Amino acid sequence: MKAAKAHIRAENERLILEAGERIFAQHGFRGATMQMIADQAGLPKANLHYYFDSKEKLYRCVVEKIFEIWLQAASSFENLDEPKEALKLYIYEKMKISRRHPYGSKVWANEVMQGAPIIQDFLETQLRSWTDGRIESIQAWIAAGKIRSVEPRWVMYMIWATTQHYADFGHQIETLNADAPLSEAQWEAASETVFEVIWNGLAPKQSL
Amino acid sequence: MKAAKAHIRAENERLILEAGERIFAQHGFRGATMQMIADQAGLPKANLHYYFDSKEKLYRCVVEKIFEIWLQAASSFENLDEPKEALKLYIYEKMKISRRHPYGSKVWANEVMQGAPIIQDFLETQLRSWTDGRIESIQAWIAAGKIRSVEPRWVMYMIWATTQHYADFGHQIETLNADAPLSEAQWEAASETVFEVIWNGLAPKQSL
DNA sequence: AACACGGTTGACCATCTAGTCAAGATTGTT
DNA sequence: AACAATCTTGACTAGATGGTCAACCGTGTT
Repeated sequence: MKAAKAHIRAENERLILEAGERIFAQHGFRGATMQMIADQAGLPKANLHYYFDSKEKLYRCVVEKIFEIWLQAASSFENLDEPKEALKLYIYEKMKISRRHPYGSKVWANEVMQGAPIIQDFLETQLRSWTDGRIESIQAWIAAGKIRSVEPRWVMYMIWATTQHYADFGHQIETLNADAPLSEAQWEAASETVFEVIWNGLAPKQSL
Repeated sequence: MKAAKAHIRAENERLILEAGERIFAQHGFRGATMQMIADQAGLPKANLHYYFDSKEKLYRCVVEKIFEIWLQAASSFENLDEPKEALKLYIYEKMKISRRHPYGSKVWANEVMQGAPIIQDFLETQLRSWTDGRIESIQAWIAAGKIRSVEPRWVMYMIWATTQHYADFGHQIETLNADAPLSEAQWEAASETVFEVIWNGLAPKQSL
């Protein structure tokens, strides 16, 4: 019995989280109303409160879900020793996330811009340790002479910024693209340019 | 008489706009309340409605003010033929704006992330024409063999993204910096790294 | 001193919204 | 069929909030 109805719960929670992601991204935490999310999910408002105690709890679930996806891209980064390949995979992966989960990226950006009132603990634990790990990789590349000597932090931020920009500022990019979403080819070209510029920017100078 | 009290008007409008910038950045449009802005400005709420008809009008003024500052950085870009110098000035200028006007940048980011409900016309007219002008400059550099052949748009977006990231995600950056704001030296180093990576990424390959 | 005009302000209102609740509908199990 | 657990939902409440307004203040002009 318990198991028998679990799929209803799972399905409705999925619907609500998806709707929440969209609405929170488009209106911010306060701007989003439970009624909007309910309409988007196709459920009565009271039903939302059956599955999620409060608006804040729902919001937190949305943000945490995004955080997971976001950190997943790390794995593509982790298993490669050659910086060129590692960076290429990571950048392409993050561009793909910007394309597939634009709403999630916006919710994250919103949360951080407001000082991370809800997920500050995540920043201080998970994000911090993940970042420290990445920084060590980059330092190893520098020590091995595989890339120029640069402060790893600024490089991480460049990658995050450039890739997430395509989600967070997607509307601006569309407006400057004659109000059309980027085509498959444009996404590919943008990804390639981001990677190429960063890679050429980091690669050791050719000895002359 | 009219002139005699004009300074009161000017001063109060300044106070309110400054407070609005801060509060809108920290809470988003809906999250910000007129009461918060009033408290921040040190004025009673009713006074805000005396100077600005509505919350939306005030918000629009805040966003427009930011847009002006933002476009100003263009001038540093405009008067130089050599891409290295032009890009260096532009990037440093944008980093300085991120440092000096972090709230403004966040309000802009917020507005664009929500689909630019208030300033869509700005995007379609001023931003579009400004961008087209910049793209032509970059194409001229490419034609002259001064930088690699890249799609100018993606380069513009990289610059915007990397520089504005330091304002919009300042809180995340501070958290990853042991909860300390970036020091003077760190700002300088970050600016230099952003410029160096982008410039080396764009510079023509050394012929071997 | 009287006046007028811009500026100030507390009290008020209509509306919106998160959250509650109790009654009712579904559904799997026995 | 009877049951119990889960899910559904319209109606309601308390509090917050944008905006209004009418009375009031300050100051320069006559």
